Amino acid sequence: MVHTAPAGTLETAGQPPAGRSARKRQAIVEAATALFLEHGYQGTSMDEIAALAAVSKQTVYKNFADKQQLFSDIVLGAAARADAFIATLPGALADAGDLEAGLRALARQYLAIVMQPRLLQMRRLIVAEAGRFPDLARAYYRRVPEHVMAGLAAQFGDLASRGQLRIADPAVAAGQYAFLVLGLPLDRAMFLGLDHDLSATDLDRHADEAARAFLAAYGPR
Amino acid sequence: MVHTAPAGTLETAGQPPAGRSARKRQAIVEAATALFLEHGYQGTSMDEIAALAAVSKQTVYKNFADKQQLFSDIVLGAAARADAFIATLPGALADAGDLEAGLRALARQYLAIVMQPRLLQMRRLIVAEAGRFPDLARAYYRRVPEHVMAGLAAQFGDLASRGQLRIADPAVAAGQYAFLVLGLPLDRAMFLGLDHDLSATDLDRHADEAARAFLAAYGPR
Amino acid sequence: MVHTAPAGTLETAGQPPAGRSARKRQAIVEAATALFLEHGYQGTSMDEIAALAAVSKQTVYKNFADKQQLFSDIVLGAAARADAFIATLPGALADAGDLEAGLRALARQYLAIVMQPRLLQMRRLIVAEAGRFPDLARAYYRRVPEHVMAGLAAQFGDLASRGQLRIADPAVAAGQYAFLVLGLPLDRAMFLGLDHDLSATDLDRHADEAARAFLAAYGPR
Amino acid sequence: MVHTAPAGTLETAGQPPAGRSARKRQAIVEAATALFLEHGYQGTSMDEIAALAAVSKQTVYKNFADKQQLFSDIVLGAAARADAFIATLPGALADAGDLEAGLRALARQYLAIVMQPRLLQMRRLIVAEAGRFPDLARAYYRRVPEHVMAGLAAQFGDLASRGQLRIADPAVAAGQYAFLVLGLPLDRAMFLGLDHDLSATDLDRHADEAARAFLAAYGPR
DNA sequence: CATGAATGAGAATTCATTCAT
DNA sequence: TATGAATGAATTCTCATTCAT
Repeated sequence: MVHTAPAGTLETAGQPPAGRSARKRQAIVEAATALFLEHGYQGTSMDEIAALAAVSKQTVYKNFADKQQLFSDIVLGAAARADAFIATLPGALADAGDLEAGLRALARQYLAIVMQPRLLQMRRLIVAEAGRFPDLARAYYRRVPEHVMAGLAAQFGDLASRGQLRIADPAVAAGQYAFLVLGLPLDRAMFLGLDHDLSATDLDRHADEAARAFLAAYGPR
Repeated sequence: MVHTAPAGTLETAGQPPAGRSARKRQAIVEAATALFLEHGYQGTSMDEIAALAAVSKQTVYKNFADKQQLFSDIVLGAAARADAFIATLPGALADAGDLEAGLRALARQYLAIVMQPRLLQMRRLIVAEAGRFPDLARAYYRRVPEHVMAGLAAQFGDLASRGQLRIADPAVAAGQYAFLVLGLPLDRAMFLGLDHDLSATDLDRHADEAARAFLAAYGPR
Repeated sequence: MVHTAPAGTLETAGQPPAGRSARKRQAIVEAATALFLEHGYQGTSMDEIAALAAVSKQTVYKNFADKQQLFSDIVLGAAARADAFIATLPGALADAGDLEAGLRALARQYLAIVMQPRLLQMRRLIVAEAGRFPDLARAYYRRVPEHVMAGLAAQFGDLASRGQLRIADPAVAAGQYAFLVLGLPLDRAMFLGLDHDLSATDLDRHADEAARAFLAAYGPR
Repeated sequence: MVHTAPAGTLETAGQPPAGRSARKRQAIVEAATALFLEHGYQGTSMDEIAALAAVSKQTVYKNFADKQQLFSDIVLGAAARADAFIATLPGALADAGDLEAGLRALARQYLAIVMQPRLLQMRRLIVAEAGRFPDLARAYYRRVPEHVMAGLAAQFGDLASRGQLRIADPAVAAGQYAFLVLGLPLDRAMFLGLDHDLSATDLDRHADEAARAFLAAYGPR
């Protein structure tokens, strides 16, 4: 979604025409992202974006049809990047030796990723603007949280079929695992902001408790 | 400032202690609530509020110092009303015959309350504006979701001390129960809006699964 | 200009109809005066006046056709009261034993009167609104400062004709005396406000210097 | 923010360092000055200023953060320009042949400068708004009238040390001279406006009388 | 007669977007 | 192509004055 020059492009020294353009576009996206995350959609003006990106307003409008487009591009870009992060998740389960250690490692990593300030702010921003941009919110939800839970469900299905977990409906179990892990800290962060967040060790402890409860419910025996 | 009815007037007991003035104030609150919930804080203008309340802008400003005050009053009023709802919760556990039935009934009722459109929208509104009104968001969080979880923790502590649940930390268990029940539907609703909500039966099924998993993790044996 | 009940009126105990009315009118005048002096004409709203006077806005409008009328009445009332103060001035010259003591006493008293906070604020208010109320400013100027200078001129004329002062044009001498005495402190007060005013002893010293200079210019020999 | 003319452009030396942008800014200042002087701060709207400057409201706000800033800039600019005028004053005393002629010439010039409509209006404006902008009023007072009097005091101190004037405290004498000259006409103008001003010849006569009285009080013998 | 509400407008300020240079 | 200006409307809030109760 974010335009960067194709891999092999040689930028002619002085004034790369495509390269300069792309760099400006990138600057706009970064400036707008920072401002949207901090002040929300309505709280951010195109003037501020242009100023922070150090480009003229025309340049902004040359690159993005209007404010909504710019916002959409940013959110969808964030979704794409979040996808990448998320793709690394299932590894946690596989890498660990035993099941309990795996569920715990997964829980810790999952929580740590979701609680990153950038991702938290983005989630809050999207929720805040879900009334104005319902399609965008839906798209993000499908691509990010729902996608993760689908991945979890697949893993849990595997483990169930191998007899390691006593799970009837892997999708249900995945949802329960996810919110055992994320529910409370996420909710707190949405209401209380990033400042009142739990420390990394608190988060780890919380993840451990979630993994333990999940295993108690679905583990062997 | 608030006009109470003259001594001899018969007013139906509970409701707003109406007088002409109080009725107008009430109309303003209702109009503003509807608009804030639908279009957010910035998306709602004082003009629209006055128009929907069928009241002059002056009357709005006589009753509420400014837009922020009006918003605060509405949110805190909602918190107070939510508190009342919530006070009815613990009954569900006590009324039911056995533990499993109790946890299930509680889960269903809890979820049904939290998923009421009005409450959902209010939650979304507060989260959306938490950046602009951090104190308000904090106050709401303390008065409503945190308050419920404290109630749950108390109940679970009782049950644990009576040997009915094997719970080490009731606060942790309460959080896990709460988000097993609410987590997924709440998150869906925040992103997808009220239109894509699950049906009442879906919600009940979801609550049952949550209760079952909780019991599997913390129940006797 | 200020309506008070005629001297001999007996107020019937409970609810004097005329008396209550007059008292309210007086309250309005006092409230409005305080507010106009502090915040200026445009900076004062009829709402504030009514609130400070503890009467309804209707009562204000029943007593004064509009805001301009109210303002006029207040300023002209102040002019009348200032006149009274000023009438006491010539005595200072007559009472003193010798000429120098008389000029000095007069200077001190003159300056002390004019530098009263209330009078200063009124002067500033009138000057500030002279653009909006030119007739009012003119009327005040005629009735107060010009009136004093006329009185001084008369006195100086007497003294000149009795050979005590060598004055060709008493009007000119009166103006010079007045501004030797008042000019600097008045100008300071207009710009710097009441807080930066000179102390009473500073003012006395200033008055003495003015009297001395005047005598040096116009005294015998 | 201020656009300076590109390198090769010929701009008539002294004036505003014009570019397209600077010319607009200048137009805004001129329009605002005229309106503030005529109708006061509160009596002038930003709309009127933009209209009279033939500029969009946006342009006004791009150049001046808000109405107060615009007002401050204008007043401080006037103070700076008044300073320049004032610097020419001491010359009057030096250029004249004898002392009496010098004091008279100085008085005439001083009075003529201070009674310029522009300066008079500015003084009235500042006094009128001294309640709202106390710092601005103070700054103006320090930079303009107080500054002149300090210059006079210096001159009088010189003359005293050379035995030409019998002055104990030059600062006191300077204040007295200033208000002998300016006091009455200035006060009249503040109350009566520019229309009722004295003619140039009247002013000269008044200045002459002031110089004469001053010399009578402080001159040799 | 007095209180609250309404009116109708106007002020400062901001914004997204589009011309003109 | 990029910069400042313009547009035109919207928003919050305030005010003087007048009805209606």
